[in-house]
Amino acid sequence: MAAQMPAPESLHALDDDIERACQAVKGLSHPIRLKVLCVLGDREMPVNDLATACETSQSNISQHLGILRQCGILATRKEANFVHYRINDPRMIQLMNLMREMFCSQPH
Amino acid sequence: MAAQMPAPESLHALDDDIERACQAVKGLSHPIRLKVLCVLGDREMPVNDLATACETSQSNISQHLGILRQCGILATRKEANFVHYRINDPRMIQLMNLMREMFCSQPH
DNA sequence: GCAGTATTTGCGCAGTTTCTAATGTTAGAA
DNA sequence: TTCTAACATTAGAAACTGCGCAAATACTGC
Repeated sequence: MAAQMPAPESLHALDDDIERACQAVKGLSHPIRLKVLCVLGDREMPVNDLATACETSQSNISQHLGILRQCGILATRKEANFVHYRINDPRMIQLMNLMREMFCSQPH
Repeated sequence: MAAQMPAPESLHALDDDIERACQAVKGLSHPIRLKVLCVLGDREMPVNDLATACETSQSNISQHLGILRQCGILATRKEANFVHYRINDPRMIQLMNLMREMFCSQPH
């Protein structure tokens, strides 16, 4: 009986996991950042293209990209003086596809 | 060619979708609410059990449950004077499983 | 009516997020 | 070297809003 109880450490580990997940979710909780991930999909894009797609300023998109990078959601690749952004984890792409199914009224 | 361009309305629809998705994501962005969904999984539970599991007061959990219900994430079933909460959309359970894979260090 | 359960509301506080504007940095072209 | 384009960073002020507590209100079964 008691042997089946999870050890206290694993419970705390769970809370840590939740905290980390919460940080990632907060990273997603802005329309522009959500749109960035939608627009990106499995492609990669330079900053200016993302700014245009999201209809915002370069400084603004750069800040949002910074947040997504800090969360570990986005990765970058430099090429000349362009920085290309892409979604880091394939599971995050899966997650976005799932959200697309859940919230997009029309197929995209 | 021009016929393949999406109609302007559909672009606005996309932004509306993103806005709705953003609301849902904001609904998830609190450790307690995330934990509620983790604890629930595909089961259902009365309010008091959730309060205990999340180590918070009954009034507090009720407010968080209210938020999750408003987002359309949770549904309720009344039985006597208990209210049982469950995750509404099976795809949300999928999404939680995906997040578990992404953020949980140990299997649960 | 009473006891147990759940929801709602008001409040106050803090804390955060967000955007703009200005400046800094880096790389390539001329 | 100098200029320009691409991107990052900083600062600062406004706005937002989310959070938890406590009290009042509803609902249910006995």
